[in-house]
Amino acid sequence: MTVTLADVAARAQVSPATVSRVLNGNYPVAASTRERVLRAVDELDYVLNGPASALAAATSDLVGILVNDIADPFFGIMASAIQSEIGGPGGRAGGERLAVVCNTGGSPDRELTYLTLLQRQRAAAVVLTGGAVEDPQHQAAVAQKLRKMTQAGTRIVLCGRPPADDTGAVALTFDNRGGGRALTEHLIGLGHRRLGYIAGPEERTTTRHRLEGHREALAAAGIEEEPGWTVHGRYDRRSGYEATLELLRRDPSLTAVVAANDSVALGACAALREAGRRIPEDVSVAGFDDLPFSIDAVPALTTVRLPLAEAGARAGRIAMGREEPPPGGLATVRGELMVRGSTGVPRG
Amino acid sequence: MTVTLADVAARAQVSPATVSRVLNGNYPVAASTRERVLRAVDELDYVLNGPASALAAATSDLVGILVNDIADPFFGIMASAIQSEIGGPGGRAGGERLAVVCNTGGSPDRELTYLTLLQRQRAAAVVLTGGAVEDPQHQAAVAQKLRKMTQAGTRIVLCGRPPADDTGAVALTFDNRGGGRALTEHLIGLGHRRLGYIAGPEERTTTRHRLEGHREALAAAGIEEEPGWTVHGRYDRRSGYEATLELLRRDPSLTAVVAANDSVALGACAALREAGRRIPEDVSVAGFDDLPFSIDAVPALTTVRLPLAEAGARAGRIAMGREEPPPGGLATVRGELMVRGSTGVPRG
DNA sequence: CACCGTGCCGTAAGCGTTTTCTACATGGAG
DNA sequence: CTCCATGTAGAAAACGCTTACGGCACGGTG
Repeated sequence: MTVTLADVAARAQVSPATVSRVLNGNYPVAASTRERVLRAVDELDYVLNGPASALAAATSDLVGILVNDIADPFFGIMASAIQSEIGGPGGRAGGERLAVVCNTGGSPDRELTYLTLLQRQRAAAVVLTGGAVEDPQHQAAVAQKLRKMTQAGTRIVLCGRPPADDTGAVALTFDNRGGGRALTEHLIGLGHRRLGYIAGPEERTTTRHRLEGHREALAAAGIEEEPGWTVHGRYDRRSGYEATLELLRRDPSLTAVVAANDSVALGACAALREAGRRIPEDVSVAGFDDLPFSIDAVPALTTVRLPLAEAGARAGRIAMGREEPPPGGLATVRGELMVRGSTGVPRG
Repeated sequence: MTVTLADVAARAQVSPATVSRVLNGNYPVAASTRERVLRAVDELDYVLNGPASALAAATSDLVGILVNDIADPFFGIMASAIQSEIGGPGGRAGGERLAVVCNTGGSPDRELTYLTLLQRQRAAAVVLTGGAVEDPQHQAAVAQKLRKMTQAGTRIVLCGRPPADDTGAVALTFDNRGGGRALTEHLIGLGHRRLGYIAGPEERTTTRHRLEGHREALAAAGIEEEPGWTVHGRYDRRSGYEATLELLRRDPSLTAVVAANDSVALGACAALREAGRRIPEDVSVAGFDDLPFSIDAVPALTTVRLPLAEAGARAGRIAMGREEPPPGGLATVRGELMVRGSTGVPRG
């Protein structure tokens, strides 16, 4: 039916072993023989049977990248960077590695399922991106799975995710707390005293860290947060829009709104504008991440730039064993405050 | 070393065959036996060896999704919809299917490589999204590969891509031409006579079709396009920014700029604003795709909404054999003109 | 009571590679 | 001229699963 290695061998008048060797290029083969084999491969246009190969070699060319939301450029940018480091030549069987991204949709169950699937496929490595869910039970399940996988020789790296202790996974985490703090300090420095905060989903580490940074800044400035100044939502613009309406209802005197990320900030801008508030004259708005579109907002968004592509590339290289993991298996990646037009001095 | 099916069988006091059967659930097994097996699986926490399974069964649980640019929400939204239809239970071995997205970066070579990799893995299906590259040689190579894969039983569906005749692939194409035409007709209807056009990369089908639609509208209105009114670029905002500057240099009297997509349109807006042109009073701007952020532009972008998620979901279902392919293996999906604030009546 | 269909389950033959071990030349050193 | 290192290639044993085939109980039918 389909052409196999044996067919190629027959045609090239060599043994299957030899064909395998030229394909894998990990064993000396005479140039003339190699050429004969290659020609046969071509003529029959043979394609290696991946599963068979993986079975025999006890490892595959698969590398997984887990993301929370593939439609969100935040993850897209990271995934793209990771993939470009991971893909390309260097796989087994003279081939490329198959770098694939899996969309968990932020669901812990799907995350675990994908991990199992990747484990089942004997993936060579997997990179997990984005914040983790804080449910202890789920975290334990993930940690256990990660431990199993690293023990089985799968390299695991966390990109933009808190470390998972004792699992053998190396982590590149974003300094969300520091970024959140810098943003709010900036606003306080401008003179704001009444700041609304639109947080992400309650159960995510990213959400908590950014919020904690915000509150640290408030505390440091001696500002007491009033109840109702913080609203939880999702990481999309729609959520930002709705949360802002709620914030306005709760306290119309807010002079600044800090958003969980740039998309949320955009939704906030839309809501504020509809409510007749000018930005930044009446209300300042700040985002997080500095995604490409945030510079096109009018006014351009003040935000914290996260080096998504750089971190992703580094994570990819570490996953491929092409770069040393950071000492202790943990590195913190800082963001950079980008001050733009959406924040300004409050009136009065 | 790692626990195998045989270990589970031993522990459950049954034969390997029985274990396989309860795992695959495709053969009657007594309830009591099944439970015993399941318990053993749990106690040993056994994970199936995917490659071995795929080898024996001559097919895998893998489903591939090819995208041109994973960092672009256009693809992210489609991929997300496809993946949510494809993933989930229904795979072999009582498990989920592994739906993975592969980022070609728009490179024909990488596209082919990924196809080969997926073929090698004996993928159950693959969905290709986004426009194709027009190079005849590359198209032939892709067509040949697709043909091979469909013959081998892999279901192939093209989503937002022109059909590939004679390959057995089913296609859901977007009516880019119609959308482009509608957009320009709208502008002409408003009174515009001097329209700049920022096209995508020259070699992509999507680019050509949108441009042809634009020109059809011009021709139908008896407007003769002047040389220099069309600039080619990439599908990102940076490119839109630069192309607009070029357009302005070539012909400052343009009253409208039609962009290849929304990101490009955003870049165009930025350039126009910097050049001191108001939108839409001085220059109207139109985009394409209606990505989420385009409604947040100020003014909101007039554009053509493509039902990305719907088309993706349908493609996913077809790939899974859960929905009948359209008659003739080809369906055209139309866009919808969304008139918003970025287009208006020209001055004078 | 004999017989056969039915429901479960075990046996064993693959599936297509990789890789260890062995074997055969060949050529240079002693 | 002998011997051994070296370079190259073949034989065959895994790798862990699926599944066709056969067999054994069991219970219902003739």
